[in-house]
Amino acid sequence: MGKIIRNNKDLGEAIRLARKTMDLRQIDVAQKASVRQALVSELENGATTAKLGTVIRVLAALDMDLSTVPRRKVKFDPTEY
Amino acid sequence: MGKIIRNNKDLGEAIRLARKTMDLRQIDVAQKASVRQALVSELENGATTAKLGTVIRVLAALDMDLSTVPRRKVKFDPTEY
DNA sequence: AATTTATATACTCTTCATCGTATAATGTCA
DNA sequence: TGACATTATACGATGAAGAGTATATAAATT
Repeated sequence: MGKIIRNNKDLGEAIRLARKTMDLRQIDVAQKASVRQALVSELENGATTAKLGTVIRVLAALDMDLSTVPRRKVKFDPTEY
Repeated sequence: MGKIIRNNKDLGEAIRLARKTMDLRQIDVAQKASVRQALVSELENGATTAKLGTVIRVLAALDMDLSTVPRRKVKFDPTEY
């Protein structure tokens, strides 16, 4: 389903992918989220560690939510089968 | 599954619930996440808008991850049936 | 009730995210 | 190639997050 976010790089990838998928420009996302185009660029390139509120607003502009999920250390646990 | 985080209050609830479930004190979580006990308190009470990095570290201390999820505006869509 | 333990609040200081703005770099297309 | 659109980078200013530390409540235990 969603993408696990453990660092700025993960976040940047998620944002860029969603934006491209929706065929939007950085300026479009920026305006929707009330931030600068420059900031969207920085976020996508993992160049800044954003504030939670900012992340939430940018993701919302891309029709995404942030969610907590139980941590999974392994991708596949054979004992489950 | 996880809990949608759209504001500080959502985050605070998620953190406190997870901490109680694991039977930990704020100081325990704080040390694991390398933050002050005071900050954990503030987060749980939604009294501060944290930085993403901080949120990730605190959630990790509680065996949780942050994830992006497609936004669902409605809980139940009758046209799906 | 008194003592210990846990949580909440307070205050100054430092660091850093974001702004506004401008411009450089890169990409796109006629 | 040239014009236009998009993205990346720069820089000073500002505001807010988090630290350290201390203390005030509140909760629990004896």
